[in-house]
Amino acid sequence: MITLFAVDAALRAIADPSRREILRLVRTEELAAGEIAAHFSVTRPAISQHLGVLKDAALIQERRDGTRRLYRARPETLAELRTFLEDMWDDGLARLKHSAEREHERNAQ
Amino acid sequence: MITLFAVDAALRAIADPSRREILRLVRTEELAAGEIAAHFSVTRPAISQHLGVLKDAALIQERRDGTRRLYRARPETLAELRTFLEDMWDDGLARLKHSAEREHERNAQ
DNA sequence: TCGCTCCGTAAGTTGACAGTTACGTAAGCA
DNA sequence: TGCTTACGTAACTGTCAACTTACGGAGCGA
Repeated sequence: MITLFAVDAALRAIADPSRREILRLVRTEELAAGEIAAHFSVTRPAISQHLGVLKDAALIQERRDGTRRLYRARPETLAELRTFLEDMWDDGLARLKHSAEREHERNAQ
Repeated sequence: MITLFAVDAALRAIADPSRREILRLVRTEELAAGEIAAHFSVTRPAISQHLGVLKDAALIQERRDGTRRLYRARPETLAELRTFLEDMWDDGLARLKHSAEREHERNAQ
């Protein structure tokens, strides 16, 4: 179960376009801070701060390798975020309706 | 297809807890601006500004009834937001699977 | 140890944003 | 017409967040 605090942090983190782009970059491969910064026009410290925000929101995790710090995404957290948005939006009836439609789609072959 | 601008506006709108609460309030029932403001401790103009942000992000829609302005949620936009997050997160294989299902849905009519 | 690379942190500036009070406007009614 | 209700908008203030430059520290090879 995700806490409300964590949802708030994750949503605020995702609200920034640069941080969304960072997430996209480290989604499939682990990248060093410098490699990530190279994709952006802003300075390296700025990216470092973005990485800190993403890490605090548990959207990425850090691993050290010599002088480098490698980052990769944590899919669990965004999955929890999606669940939160669904729970915020769907009430019991709508969720039933939603599942029913999905079922219908599958049967419509 | 949702534009990148709209996604950005919607994500920034949802990043605020008060606006998320407003969305929750008008999710199932249409409410007047004053009724919405009554649920909060901040002043009515503050809520009016939040309503403006949500309206610009297409997350709610407004209807006038005499001197009152009634608001209700637009589920389509949050649905598109969820799709965007899924597309941002899913790897190539999952995205392929997703597109295939969409294609299938269109053909299934 | 010296020097280089890779990176985070400190400090300061600027702009955006949430909140306030004060005011304006449209609708309905006596 | 005048009064009231139900709003939005303007103007201002304080706070926060996204940058910048400058600096410091950890790791590694010569």
